[in-house]
Amino acid sequence: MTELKSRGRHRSDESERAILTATLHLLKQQPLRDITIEAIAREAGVGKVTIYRWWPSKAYVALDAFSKTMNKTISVPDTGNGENDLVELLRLTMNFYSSTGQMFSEFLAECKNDPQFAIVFRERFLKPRREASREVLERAINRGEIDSAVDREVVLDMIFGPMVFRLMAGHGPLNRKEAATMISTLFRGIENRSSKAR
Amino acid sequence: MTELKSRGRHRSDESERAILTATLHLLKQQPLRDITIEAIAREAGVGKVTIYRWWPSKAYVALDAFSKTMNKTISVPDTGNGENDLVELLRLTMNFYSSTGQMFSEFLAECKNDPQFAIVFRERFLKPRREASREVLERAINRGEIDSAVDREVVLDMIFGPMVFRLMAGHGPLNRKEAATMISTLFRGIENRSSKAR
Amino acid sequence: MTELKSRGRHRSDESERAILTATLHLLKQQPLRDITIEAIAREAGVGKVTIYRWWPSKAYVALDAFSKTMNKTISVPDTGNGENDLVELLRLTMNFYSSTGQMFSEFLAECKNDPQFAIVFRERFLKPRREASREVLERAINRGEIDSAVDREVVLDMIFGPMVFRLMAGHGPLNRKEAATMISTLFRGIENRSSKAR
Amino acid sequence: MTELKSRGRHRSDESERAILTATLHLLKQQPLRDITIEAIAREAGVGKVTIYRWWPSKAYVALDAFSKTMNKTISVPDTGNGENDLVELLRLTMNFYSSTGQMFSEFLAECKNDPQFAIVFRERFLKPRREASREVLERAINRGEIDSAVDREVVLDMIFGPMVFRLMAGHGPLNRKEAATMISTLFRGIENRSSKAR
DNA sequence: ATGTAAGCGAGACGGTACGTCCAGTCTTTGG
DNA sequence: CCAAAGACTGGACGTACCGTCTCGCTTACAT
Repeated sequence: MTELKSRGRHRSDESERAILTATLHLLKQQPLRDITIEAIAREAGVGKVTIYRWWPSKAYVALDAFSKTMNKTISVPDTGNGENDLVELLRLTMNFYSSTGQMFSEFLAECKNDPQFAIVFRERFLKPRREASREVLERAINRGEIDSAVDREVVLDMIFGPMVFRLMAGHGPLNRKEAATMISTLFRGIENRSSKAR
Repeated sequence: MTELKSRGRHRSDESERAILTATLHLLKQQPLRDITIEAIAREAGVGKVTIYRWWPSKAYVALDAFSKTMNKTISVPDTGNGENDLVELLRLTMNFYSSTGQMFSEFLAECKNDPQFAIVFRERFLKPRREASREVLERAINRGEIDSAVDREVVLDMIFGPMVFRLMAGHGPLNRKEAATMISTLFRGIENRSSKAR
Repeated sequence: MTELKSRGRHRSDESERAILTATLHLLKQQPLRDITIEAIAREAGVGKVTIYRWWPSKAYVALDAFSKTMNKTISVPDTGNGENDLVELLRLTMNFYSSTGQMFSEFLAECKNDPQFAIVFRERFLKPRREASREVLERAINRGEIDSAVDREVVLDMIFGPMVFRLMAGHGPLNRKEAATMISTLFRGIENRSSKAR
Repeated sequence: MTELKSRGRHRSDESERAILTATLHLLKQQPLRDITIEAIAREAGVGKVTIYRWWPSKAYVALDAFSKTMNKTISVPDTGNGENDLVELLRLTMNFYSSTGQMFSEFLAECKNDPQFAIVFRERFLKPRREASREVLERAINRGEIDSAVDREVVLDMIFGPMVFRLMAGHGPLNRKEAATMISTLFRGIENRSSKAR
């Protein structure tokens, strides 16, 4: 019944905290790609082996470090109007990803290099945010504002996909106005209905 | 009128070709991240300096190498129906990016690490494809199939953004059916119009 | 009182031995100038960094490697006759330096390029041999064979200087007969005493 | 009999001068070992090939450059007293070699690496100075100051050898006083004659 | 006078080594 | 038994020169 503690020294919470803090600190100064395990260990005052023991690669460390920040920033708008909610949600997400610099893009890039990381990233990072967004969507559907026949997954990607694209390629702006245009376009569609009336 | 040739030995076309070929060959075996300048030089039978002389980083080499392939694959559908054209365009693009593995994602990631590369990438890689897509869009607008008031840039990103997102995060499928759903959703919009009729 | 052992892994004796052995091996085949740190590392099966960590330049490595050989070859003649002793000492030294090829000359050249190395070289290489020679000299002085008023340092350089000069410029032979002539000339002097007697 | 002039453009005196001047200039700042053909070409505003065409290695260039300086500095003392002459000659030589920094030592070192250079160096550099010294020596012999039976070559090396040794290893001073002691020791010898009288 | 042969500067080329950095592993001391 | 410290092999980095090889251009002899 008593949880048997293993012999010897146990995992040091202090070290873990130091590593994540150091990683966050370094991420503020340079892209993940330019950060090295050695630099993290040095900054954290920790042996390299301690990092290798608990994380498979620096991307996982960065994800852990980033998660600590992120969880505090999740917020789901609920104004009673679906379109408003989605615009607001998109705007908040834009702000968050833009402010955290290239982190999001770098995680996405890492997904392609390390399929195992991709799984963890989707589960730990994308899924919670997607669930929150799905909730907003579902609310609007239930209120009858959105066609209940829509493919939820596709719609979610049509909400965030354009933002992701611009975030990464940097070929277009990301602001409140663009967010509104995107959501509005998504609601109304691009079909020329007036011509059909003819 | 006569182009003044610089003094000294001129750039070796043979070396350039060998470098790009070697790079393409390596890219088929491993992600850009794991390719080294030394490996390219070795494979191409070329001095490292020759690479450094003409390209700022391996990302530029890869982009040049990739461009040679890509230009042969551009194709703009024109079936007479805008929606069909866009579905086909999206499907072709999906195929192309999926088949070239992680290249596209890696270029996007590099954009965040090297803003100078981002400019080149957009100009040389994205722009031509975007122009082709814009053409398809414009044709549909002229035919009266699409509302002429739409924000072209936003629409283009709503066509390709969801694909980009899925391509990178790998959280959803990319196939003909999904392409059709996406374009259909974009045309019709998600708004519940029947409820409004009430 | 107890020597405090530093933390972490200690210097690998095995690597050190491998490096010095490899260096000696290479020195038998080519002049120090043509030897590279990379070649030593390769031959020793050792990382370059391990060499850089413990030696400032390849000259120091070579000196260490050479010292191992040299110490076994020191031998101080003591026949009871000072002139014989010095001839023998000079002959032995000639043989040793000639057989070790250009090593000695290369160390001397390095002294001019790296003053820090010069200090080490004099301390570790020249001093022990000079002390041994000085001993031979002192014995002869005590036996009354050599004028006790002579400048020991100058005499030592007059014993070995001519050999060093020929060794380096190669303009004259270095053998037993020459050694005898040099020492004899040093003992008798070149002054024409018969003429003074007139 | 008539020297046949070759066709085509002739060797450029201007380039040769520029190369030697540049080399001298560089030699004042750093040891020969650290000077590169490229640096000489750059400094002289000359193509590398022009250097390779006329000199086998940078040592030859340096020797040529140095010779231009040296020839102006040869001077043979003739005071009527052999010992004085030799002291003065030794002192002048010390000054000259000390002032030209490590050049002399570097040439000596190069002799060991390049036997062909050794021949040229002895012929062009050492021989003229040795002839001049031999002349001084011969004069003193003819005047009856020096024993005519001495081995001229050995004596010449006993005059300059100690200086060469100290010059290279830097283990002792080189000044007027030391020069006098060396020559005096050479004249008188080190044998304890008073003890022999007993 | 004119062709042609060499020399020239510039500078790109394939290489080799530099000295540094990091990856990932291994070894030692110490809590 | 784990953590830090830190040395280890291995390999790529980006740079500097090597000696060679075109280039376009400039002499200057030989025809």
